[in-house]
Amino acid sequence: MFDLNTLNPQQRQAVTHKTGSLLLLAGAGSGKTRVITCRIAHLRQQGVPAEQILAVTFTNKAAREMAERVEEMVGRKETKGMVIATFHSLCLRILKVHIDRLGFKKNFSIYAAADQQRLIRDLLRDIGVKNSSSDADQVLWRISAAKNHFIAADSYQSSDRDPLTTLVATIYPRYQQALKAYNAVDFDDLLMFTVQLLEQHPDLQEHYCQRFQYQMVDEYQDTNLVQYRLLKLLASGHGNLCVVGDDDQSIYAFRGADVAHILNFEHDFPGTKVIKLEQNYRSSGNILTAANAIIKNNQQRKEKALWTESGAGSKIEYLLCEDGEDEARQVMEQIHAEKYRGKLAYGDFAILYRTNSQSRSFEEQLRYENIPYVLIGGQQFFDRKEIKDVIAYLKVIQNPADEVNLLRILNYPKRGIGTGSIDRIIRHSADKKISLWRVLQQVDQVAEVNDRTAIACSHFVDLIQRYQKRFAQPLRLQETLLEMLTELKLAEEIYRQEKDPQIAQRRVANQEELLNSLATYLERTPHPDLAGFLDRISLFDDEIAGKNDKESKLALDAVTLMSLHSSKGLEFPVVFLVGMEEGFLPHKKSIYETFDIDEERRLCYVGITRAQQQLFLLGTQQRRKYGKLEQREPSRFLGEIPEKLLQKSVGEPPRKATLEEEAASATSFFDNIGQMFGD
DNA sequence: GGGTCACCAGTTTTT
DNA sequence: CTGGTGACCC
Repeated sequence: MFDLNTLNPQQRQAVTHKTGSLLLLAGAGSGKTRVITCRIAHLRQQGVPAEQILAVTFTNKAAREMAERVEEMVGRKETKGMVIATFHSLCLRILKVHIDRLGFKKNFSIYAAADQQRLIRDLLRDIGVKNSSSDADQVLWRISAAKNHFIAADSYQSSDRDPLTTLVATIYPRYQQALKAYNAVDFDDLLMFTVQLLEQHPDLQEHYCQRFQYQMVDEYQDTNLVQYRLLKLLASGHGNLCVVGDDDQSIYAFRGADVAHILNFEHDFPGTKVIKLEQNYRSSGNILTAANAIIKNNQQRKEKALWTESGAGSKIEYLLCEDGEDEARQVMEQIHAEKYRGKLAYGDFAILYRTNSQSRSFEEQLRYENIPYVLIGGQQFFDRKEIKDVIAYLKVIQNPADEVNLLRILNYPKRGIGTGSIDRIIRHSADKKISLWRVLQQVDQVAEVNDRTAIACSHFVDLIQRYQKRFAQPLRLQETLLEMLTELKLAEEIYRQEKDPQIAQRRVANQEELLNSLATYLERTPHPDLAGFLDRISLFDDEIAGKNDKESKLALDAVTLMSLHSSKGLEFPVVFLVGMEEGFLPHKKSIYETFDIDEERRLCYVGITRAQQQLFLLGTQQRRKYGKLEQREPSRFLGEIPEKLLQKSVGEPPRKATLEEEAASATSFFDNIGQMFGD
């Protein structure tokens, strides 16, 4: 239950909007999630059946939170049949039912970055490209960009000017063919294929339009062309589409997101009602004034200004540090001081940076000071080799056509199928146009493979088939996984390979963690099966991923470290926005290559608006980069903040510098500040 | 099959 | 300076 009277007038208007298109321009911290969840609850109370409601988000976390909050409001029973999902999981649901219409089998696999990379690398090697590792990433990147722009493999144009484009034009079609042969799709395919499916099959489009009479989309400013087309397809007819977003927080252009979608929404959906949420419930006045001052320098935007009923609060502190190490030390000092002064916990602090590599100096310092911290991003649980190995087994058991993973495990752990034999098997498979799995099943017919290897292969086939049967029993999933790990002797293999016993132990523990993930999955899934578990893993459901398991999250009081991108949607009492320097924010590439300073400004805006009570901006005068000392300039965005909001201070002068150098650097600093603020 | 060495590249990345 | 990779050699 909820009370409409606890909402402000704009929020109330949005919540009670029933039919037709609605554009909700929701500034940072304006209670956007609350409005969406209340609107869903309200629709239910108005008698809209749960199964007619669809809410789409970008992250699992957002979807989960939304679902939880709706459940709290209307009760679990009332949400049955409602779909609150990410774009990717929505598309996966649709494809699970209809993908046969696109020529795939229903047990298809989802290829994540590692699988894609391996496949691309193999394809590059096939056409004789040497240094395939770095090229693979670039090719993959371009294929992803093409898919986000809805460019299919056969219509990708090669170019005389750019060799990479030519390479992509060659690889992209082969890549799609391989995926199809392996009965696999990648992330971008999930979306692109769903759009194709609905476009080519009007009966399906009709079906889903009817099914989802009331649709809501969060973070609409981040939609790419494919997502946009999907939404248009789903909303056609009734047009009951409510999109929520903030053009000022559009920070995923590099992933194909296009702010134009939110800017043109009123035009795309005539008769759209527009509501702006500008009252901010998160940050103190000075922080909002600074954020507004910065963002108004962007030209292409919907005019809006955040305001708050709370007071001005503390000034924003700008700390100019000597170097990277000094920057980290200053943050520690402030954490100690603020923690004491404000009775805060470690969990109330966040350190935000532009690039993940910036986290290191802070991690070192936090460890040195024994301050607990969590690093968001970076190496993911499922990226670890020992985890990928187990998942490769599960994927092959689910879909033996998946050759990337089949090759990964064929001789791991070692079972006497050497690289030479594998080459011969692959060649045979290619020559005779028989799938690898089939070749392995009838390996005795391959003359080039000796008897001992043939026996090893048939043992392998037998192993996979045995586990296919065992994993088909949903009630025994956990036991079966444990049995498999034991039978494969993966732990022994790890201890044998890894010299450091402590590291080996941790890697084995990671594999055991996968069992916990499976347990979590079993607990919260009505009809669990192996395919479902793999899907959840593939879609990065971090609840299943185990690293966010509830106990550790609640028990751990820790400073958060993350990139500005990952910080969107979150809030912290105290925020340190570090690396406020030209080259980091705005990033060098945006200055010299993409020329999109506005996007960097939005990124800066996102960072600033994460802070509730206190905001620290930090930058350095010099920084070690790739081993070389570099002079740094303060970020241009600092100059866009009204000076009266800022409290500036300079860190320690260089310890080894002479007095003259000290004097010189101090003078130049004040000169710089003077110029920046036009004194 | 495993270990060492030289070479290269280094923005963000919700899924 | 780092981490990751491929080539090469035993």
